[in-house]
Order: sequence, then structure tokens, then C-alpha cells
Amino acid sequence: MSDEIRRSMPLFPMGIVQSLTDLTARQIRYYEQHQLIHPARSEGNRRMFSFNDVDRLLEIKDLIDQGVNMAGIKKVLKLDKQPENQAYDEEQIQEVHNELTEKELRRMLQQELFTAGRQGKLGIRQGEMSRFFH
DNA sequence: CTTCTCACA
DNA sequence: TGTGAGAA
Repeated sequence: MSDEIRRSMPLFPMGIVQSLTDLTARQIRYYEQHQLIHPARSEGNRRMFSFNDVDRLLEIKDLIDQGVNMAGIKKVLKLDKQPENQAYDEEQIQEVHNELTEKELRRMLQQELFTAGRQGKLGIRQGEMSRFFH
């Protein structure tokens, strides 16, 4: 249950999500307008994406690459919320999960902490960063 | 420097 | 969807 909390915890800003999903900021904001994702907002009205958001964006990217339009994607998302037909789910869930390997997760979080720390957003100095990454 | 919103040739 | 302006 507490796993859901971590997955919905706002962690990364646009830049990170951009490099993580290979989507342009324009697209990401566009998908938000169409209710495909719901990033939290933090001070300065900046979008803070949760792990779930990134996960969802990766699904969207796959769909886009497969030539699916907004309408089609919305359908898929609705099927996601209403777990009635899980016929073709297995295959897609596998693909998405394959993109998020343990290794990448480490890199993602490290990148986040790095940029945050570099900007003095965290009371952490480089020497203390090693405490997180042995 | 990074991100946000809004508008447009 | 891209891109540039102007603000935060």
C-alpha cells in the first residue's frame, strides 16, 4: 500500500522527464491538457512528475510510436482505469516494465538528486551525496 | 539557467 | 506540434 505513495510522489521536473521519455516539453504539456497525466504543481507553478506520470508517459510514447492518436490513447487510458478487459494487457505491461529497469531507476533518482543538489535546493553537499550512492 | 503560459506565419 | 516572447 505504501508503494502507491512512492509511485505518486512528485519527484522530477520537466527536464528530467523530457530526457527520460524522449518527449518534448510541448508534447508533455499537451498530454496534460488532454488529461492523460496529472502532474503535481510545486512552488513557482512548476510541474512535478511522479513515477506514475513518467510510467504513463512511456506508455503514451509507445502508443504514439505505434501510430495511435489522442482518441486511441484516451481509450487505452480508460481501459486502464476500468480493469474490465485485461485481454491484451499482459504484453504491453511487459514492454513498459522492460523500459524501467532497476538500473534506470537508480539513474533517474540519482539524476534528480544531482540537479536538485547542484542548485542548492537541498541542504546537501557533494561529499554527503556519497551517503546515498555507495 | 530552467520552466511556465500564451499566441501565431 | 514547433517556436519565440516575456515573466517568474
